[in-house]
Amino acid sequence: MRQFFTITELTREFDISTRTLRYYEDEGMIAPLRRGRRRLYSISDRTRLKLILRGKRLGFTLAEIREIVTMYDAAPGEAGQLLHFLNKIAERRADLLQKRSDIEITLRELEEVERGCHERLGALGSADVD
Amino acid sequence: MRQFFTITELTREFDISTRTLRYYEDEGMIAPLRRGRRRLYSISDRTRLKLILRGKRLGFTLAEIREIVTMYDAAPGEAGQLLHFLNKIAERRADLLQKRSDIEITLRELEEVERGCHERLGALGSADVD
DNA sequence: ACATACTTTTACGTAAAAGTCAATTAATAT
DNA sequence: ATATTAATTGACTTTTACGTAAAAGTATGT
Repeated sequence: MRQFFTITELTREFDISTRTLRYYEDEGMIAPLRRGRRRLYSISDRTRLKLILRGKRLGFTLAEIREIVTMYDAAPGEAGQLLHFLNKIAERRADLLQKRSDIEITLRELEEVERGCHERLGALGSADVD
Repeated sequence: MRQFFTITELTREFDISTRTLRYYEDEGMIAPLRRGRRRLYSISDRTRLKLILRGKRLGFTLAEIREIVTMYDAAPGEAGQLLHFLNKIAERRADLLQKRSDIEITLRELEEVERGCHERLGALGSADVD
């Protein structure tokens, strides 16, 4: 894998706009290097971006995502901070578990609806099947 | 369980504002009865609301939620529509499966971060444990 | 040197999902 | 009867997460 990526390479790979990438930078989510004025995204920038997009898919706000992403690269050194950190983690986990349970329920409900559809289709189809 | 709920009862139960409930009504997501000008929410209104809030927690937009919620109470009668319907369901399911996988990954990552925190805490704590 | 294709910054616009405020109206308590 | 409380409508505002357009810089091929 390459060392660096241009902005358009990333926009293509992840199907987002340059505006989005620059916005994330403005918001302090990613800080690519520059060659002259051009942005150069490192592999770890790319990884951060993946994290951000995953967060988005899960419906987290950028502020929430910032918190999560920040956790990954900076575990603080002081005990009090570490405890605070662990609390944040617990919060996020609770959030994720809630989401997961919501998903399970919804999947089951969709299955039911789907079964209903198939039954109806069957009833209709029995009139003229090949 | 009671037959009807007032708007404030629902705002309290679900920790949302009256503005939100009225907004959902404007958007055609819920249609409570009226006694005079006052809204009376039925049990099924309340159920719809739960569905909406679940959708929100999962990061779906109101438009997407409307699609989902609509599926629950109206399976169409015509074959073509039923197939179209099944497609919608498949889309939603794909979305949910993606989300679920994102969640699993994130949960595991959080666990790692947490382990790291505990290790550090342990290292600090060994200086002066009770 | 020149066209072409990217890229950058700056600035303003916008859609979704509410929040907030004001003016009324209706219901209830005293 | 009146004060208080709750609910309604309507208008305006705010926040988030970008979109879009303008104007100018930079790299590349020919």
